[in-house]
Amino acid sequence: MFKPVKNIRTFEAISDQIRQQIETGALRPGDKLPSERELATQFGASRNAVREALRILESAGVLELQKGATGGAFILEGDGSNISQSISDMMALKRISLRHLTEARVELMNVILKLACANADETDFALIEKNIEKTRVAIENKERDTQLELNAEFYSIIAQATRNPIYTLLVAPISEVVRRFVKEAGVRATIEVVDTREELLRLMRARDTDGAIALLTEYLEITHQAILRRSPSEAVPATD
Amino acid sequence: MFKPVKNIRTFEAISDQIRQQIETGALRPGDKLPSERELATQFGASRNAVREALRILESAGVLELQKGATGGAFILEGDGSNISQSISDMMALKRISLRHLTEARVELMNVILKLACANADETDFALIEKNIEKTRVAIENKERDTQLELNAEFYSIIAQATRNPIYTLLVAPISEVVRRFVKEAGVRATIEVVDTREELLRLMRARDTDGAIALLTEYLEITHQAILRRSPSEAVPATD
DNA sequence: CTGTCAATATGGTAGGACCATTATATCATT
DNA sequence: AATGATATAATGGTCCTACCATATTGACAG
Repeated sequence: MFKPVKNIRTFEAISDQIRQQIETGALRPGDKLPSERELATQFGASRNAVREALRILESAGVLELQKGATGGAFILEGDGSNISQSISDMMALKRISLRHLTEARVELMNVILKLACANADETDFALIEKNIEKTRVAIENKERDTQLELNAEFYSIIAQATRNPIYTLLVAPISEVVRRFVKEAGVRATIEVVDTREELLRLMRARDTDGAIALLTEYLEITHQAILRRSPSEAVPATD
Repeated sequence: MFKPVKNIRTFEAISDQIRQQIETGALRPGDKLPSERELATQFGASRNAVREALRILESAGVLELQKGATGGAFILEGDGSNISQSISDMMALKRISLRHLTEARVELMNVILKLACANADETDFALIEKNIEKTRVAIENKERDTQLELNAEFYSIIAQATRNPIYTLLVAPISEVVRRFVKEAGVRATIEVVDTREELLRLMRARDTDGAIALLTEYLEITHQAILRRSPSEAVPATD
């Protein structure tokens, strides 16, 4: 048995070292790394290689790059928003169909609602209430982009009420893909959306898990049909 | 109301354009992009900027870079394995704990098992059977890496039986992260794993959804405890 | 037919130069 | 003394050129 010939690229070695420093706790959120030029000399590499390493970590949401005299690379808290981008990428590559999306969305929201009903407190409910109110205004003023933003936020708030950040990570990209479908199909939100969500909030406050699940499942199916009616071609993957 | 001053970086503009081509289907898995030098001229940017854009997409698992005369950037299928790196990053930054991971894993597998029990056919069962048999051999021969590979494959097969690629996408990174925990903690697989999986397969063949869910849930919890026993420090977030 | 070697195209690395931005220090004006 | 303009310096962002390592291809000698 032979070992694979080592052929690690320079920027990988650099990003790995930085990642390791974070794992061991030597680097913590808020810490600032030396400047690119300084790192280049420390690693004995070119500034180019250092930059590519930093670029990877930045796109991974591990750190943030700031310009200017007091700028540099700062370790972030990491809210996981980059994972959404990754999942979104994968969905784009898989050419996910709307049917697949709705199916997974329903199942995922069932789980989330169950946990949210169990763990949510008044703080979460207040956030949802506020979101619904802003959604009402956006719909009345026909501000579609704002409404789509609030839409994603709505599900995000519920996901956060589960007290498990992983669900927030999973919901975001799905909302993003749904948003694309909705936008492309030109589906307009009606004021009934607000009514449904108020009813959902009421059920959650009453800890009526089954009722909440039934309501949301029905609503998601209606959304699915609405998109399908407007652009049936988009909903079917070209190949499968 | 003023518009935000545009300050998009060059490499971001490039990676966004490439991402868009993938979303619209203009670029599909297997396609090859022009060379870095060629892209640089097409985008009217430096090769440096192009490289940073490609680096981002590579670390996101969207494409692969190959050296040599017939090398270049090839669009990948996207199996979601890169997402595990993101999750690992977030765990290193203490945003996600092993408890969160196991919890989500259990819920996710419950959904998947439900759908798999409903949709799986004999082809899927045969694949599972084959996987279990190879796992038995790997455990008997103490081939740990092989066994961990088969472990991830096991859950992947079940996910594919749902007939919804989204679940396959979500399972892969979670399996990968669990694999790292298992490896680091030095947890050894016993032959009982095989027994459990054979029992699970039997329940799935009998379409006993509830039974399958109960069995797997218990098994995943046992795995969680095993990891926790071996490396408790890794599993407990410092702050929460 | 076969193996060897040169040519070539590609990604990877290096180093230097300059620009745009940001914060700080300095100085002139009131 | 307070204020505002101005120079200064440090940093990330971009560009350019050159060269290296690798992998494929094709020509050529055996």
